[in-house]
Amino acid sequence: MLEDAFDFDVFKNRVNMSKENMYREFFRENRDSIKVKKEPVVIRNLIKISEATLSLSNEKGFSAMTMRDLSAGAGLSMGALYSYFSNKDELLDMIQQQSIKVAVKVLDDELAGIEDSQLKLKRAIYAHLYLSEIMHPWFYFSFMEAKSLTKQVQKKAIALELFTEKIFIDIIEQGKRDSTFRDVNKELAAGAIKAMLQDWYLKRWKYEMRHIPVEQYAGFLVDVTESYLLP
Amino acid sequence: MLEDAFDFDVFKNRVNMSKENMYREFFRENRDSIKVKKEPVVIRNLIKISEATLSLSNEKGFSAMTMRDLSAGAGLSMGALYSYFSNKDELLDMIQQQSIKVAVKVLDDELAGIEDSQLKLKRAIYAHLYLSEIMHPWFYFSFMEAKSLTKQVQKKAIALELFTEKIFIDIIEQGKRDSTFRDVNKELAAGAIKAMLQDWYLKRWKYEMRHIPVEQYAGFLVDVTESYLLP
DNA sequence: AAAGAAAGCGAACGTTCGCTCGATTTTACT
DNA sequence: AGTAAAATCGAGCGAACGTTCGCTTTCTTT
Repeated sequence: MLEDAFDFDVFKNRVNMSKENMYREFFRENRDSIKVKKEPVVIRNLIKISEATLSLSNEKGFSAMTMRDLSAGAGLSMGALYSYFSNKDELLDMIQQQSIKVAVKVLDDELAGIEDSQLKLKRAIYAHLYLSEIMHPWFYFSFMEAKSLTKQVQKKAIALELFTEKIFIDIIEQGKRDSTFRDVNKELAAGAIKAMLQDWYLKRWKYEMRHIPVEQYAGFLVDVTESYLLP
Repeated sequence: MLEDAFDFDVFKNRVNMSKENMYREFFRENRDSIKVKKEPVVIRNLIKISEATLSLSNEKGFSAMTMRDLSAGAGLSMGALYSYFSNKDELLDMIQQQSIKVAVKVLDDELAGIEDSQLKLKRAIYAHLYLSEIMHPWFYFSFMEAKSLTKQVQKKAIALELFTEKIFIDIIEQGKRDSTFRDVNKELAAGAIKAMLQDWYLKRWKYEMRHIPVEQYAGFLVDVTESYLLP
């Protein structure tokens, strides 16, 4: 099992199961506001709608995407679309919320029960990076459209940013206590790690252009952070 | 002079002069497409239009900003606005182009004639960070609206990203040659530095919340990069 | 102070947007 | 095969959009 910890394909299989659950859970929690009743139909169409929305708005921006674009992209009529959400803003929030749940769950699961600070840091970096690789459209969308979210969902997005940063702050603090790491400003260090992690999904075009696989970038980030944190 | 090299206020004065030139140059290069003839009038209104556009679209996105919003924000009528650009897309490109010229000029000037690799790296980090602090609205706008630009201006934006990264790639290479730095992957290292620099203007709210001044963040980045690059 | 030029104004135009709803098709069950 | 429920359709609605243009105000020159 331990040799699987940093294997991308193993990780991918685990996350893809969570992605399927994502749509199922979303439907069950919003049965009353979704006008279509049958679960398989809802899930099939939620996938079509989400994928078309991500594709269209990651290309030209959510507010530049029209409902007619989406109708064509998802292969559903205007009327059918509005059976799954009640207006465009609600659609935006819906997509945003999907990724938050998966991200929190996957990261929590991935880091539970690791005691060694240095190993935990490495695991956290790999988990973040692999997750953003698999859920790239969601992560990119969340970042770019954050300002257009409703106030309450915007708060959730900020909470997620601070939550993932907190993971690194805590690891660094623990490492400081057990003398694995040097005495550094933990907020700044955690923020820098997050910045480098985010670069992977914000500038995918650059890393693709240079043929850098995700495992190499992960290894590089571990090197950089360890060279700063280790005594 | 040398003690001024890392002084924010000294830097700010130099750049603000360039900003003024920015509008003047823009007008002189676009005399034919701008319907208003008198330079002082044009510059006064270009400033009003640019600032209102940056403020409005950094808050809710350029394509969500209406021309009526802009008219109110800039204090000019709809008709007057269209004396300075011929359509909304041209306005977008105009704002984008402004910052590119200033950025390239300032960075070139700032790094000319420095020989020592370690000092040059430090200077480059400070210059980038100070520049993004002063031109924050432009940098944030450029990043968030990049996908909405016309193809030709989009190419210029990508060129700027690669140009600023190239600055760091070259410094790292030079440092490797003269044995100041270790033998690292220079593209990845330069990319990581850029990512941390960009975090400063992409997450201003976070650093403001934590009362981190730009000088402290700059010092921190120099520490991180040197601990990775120095032997 | 008058006159001509420059700049600014904002109602109005045609188009496109988000969204609705009665009609139609598909599905599930007898 | 028949039928009722579920799901989908897409033309049509009013509102809002980007853009224009004839008119008014402001500035410059004499």
